Amino acid sequence: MTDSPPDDTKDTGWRGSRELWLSAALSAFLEGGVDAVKIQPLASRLNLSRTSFYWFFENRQDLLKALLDQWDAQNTAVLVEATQAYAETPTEAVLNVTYCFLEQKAFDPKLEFAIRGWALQSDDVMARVIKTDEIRLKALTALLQKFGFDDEDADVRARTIYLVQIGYISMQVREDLDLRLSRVPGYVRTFCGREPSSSEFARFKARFRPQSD
Amino acid sequence: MTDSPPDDTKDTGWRGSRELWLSAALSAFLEGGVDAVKIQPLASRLNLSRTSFYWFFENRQDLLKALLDQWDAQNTAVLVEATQAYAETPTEAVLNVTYCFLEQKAFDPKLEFAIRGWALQSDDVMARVIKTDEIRLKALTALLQKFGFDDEDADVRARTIYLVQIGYISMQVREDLDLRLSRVPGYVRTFCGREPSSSEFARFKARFRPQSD
DNA sequence: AATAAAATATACACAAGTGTCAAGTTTAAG
DNA sequence: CTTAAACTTGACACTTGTGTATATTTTATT
Repeated sequence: MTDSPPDDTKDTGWRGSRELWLSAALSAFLEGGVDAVKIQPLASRLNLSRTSFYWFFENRQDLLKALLDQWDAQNTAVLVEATQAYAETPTEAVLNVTYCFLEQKAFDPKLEFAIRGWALQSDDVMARVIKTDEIRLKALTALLQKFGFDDEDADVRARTIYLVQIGYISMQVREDLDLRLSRVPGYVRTFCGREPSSSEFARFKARFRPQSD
Repeated sequence: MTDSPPDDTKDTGWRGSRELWLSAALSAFLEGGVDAVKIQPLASRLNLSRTSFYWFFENRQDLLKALLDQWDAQNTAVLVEATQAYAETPTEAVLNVTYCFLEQKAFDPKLEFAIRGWALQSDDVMARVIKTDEIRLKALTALLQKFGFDDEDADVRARTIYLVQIGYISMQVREDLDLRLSRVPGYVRTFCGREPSSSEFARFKARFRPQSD
């Protein structure tokens, strides 16, 4: 009578791991912010003893640090790479950046937002967020300068591109991909003064459809 | 000198009030989000008994509702009014809106951000935020249409204006006014395709320097 | 001064969270 | 089969928060 049929895992072996706790923490973080990352509820969700957590992490603070590190490693790298991708025209370059914003897996909006909410409460986190924003803005500014925008213009336009994205994140807009794609040429025109060519836009759209058509 | 605020020196009289608790709650909310709005800490900060709170509010939920109502009443009205202010050109109109964003007292960025963090945790709040964003975007779109932008163009540009502002809020940028003002012509050009005239910009800047006294 | 309303405080009951410790299991290696 | 390391657990001690019930104090009114 003791062992009930296992819901999702086999009975043998360890059920927990650092990664498991971390991923549970991440999903709680995305859903409800830092204050939703609590060991007791995570344990319930994982069907593990609360205290088992302490084998993998020193304490709650240690877990939160791991979350922050993961964000820092992932999201910024994706954006910086996008600014350095091959492009022949400013519009193509902006489309490269736009792709990385729209492609969910790369630059995770929910994570970005949750991190910024956290920064509100923690000076340490805020310091890292500020530093990260600077790095990203610098990458965007450099991109625009490369395509001939003068320094001041490149600065304002880089900010516009980045802030619109951060704004989308904060508004938590849930538009479907098609609607959002339809607005892209308009945004590109606003961002860099002219629309992408039809072939550039076609190539851009094709990136969202892995195989065919 | 005017009469100084009671602080805690004046022992006579009632020390608490609905407004006092609400304003303390607001400042806690701005600093640390919803989860920082806790009755016990507020009481400590106010040097009042925790339970005294319950004379003015039914419970914590009641206090939070009051916060949300206050936001709803204030911030949106300011923006909508700004879109209806007198303007002869699109650039002047955009400057009117920009003014309401930059003038701290009107459209409070920290409050906006904290509300959005709260929405993450609460479906009710999220529903109201979404509704509010729609109202604001509609007001901006109408403004641009009035000045001859076609529907689709007005939509994208309205979003850009609004999202840049929301982005600024989320990034928690703390630039001084002069730096931010210096970027305004660049933003206006990006937003509506041409720069404000020098007299428009001069009038805009003058609004930040109240006539001498 | 007596009194009722307005505001504050004390005491209690309870819930949810953190973290430590000692004692168990489970697994792989010798 | 033993054993040691890798995990898991329950019991304990503690903290911080909510909300109710019951005084107690303060103020304005009669």
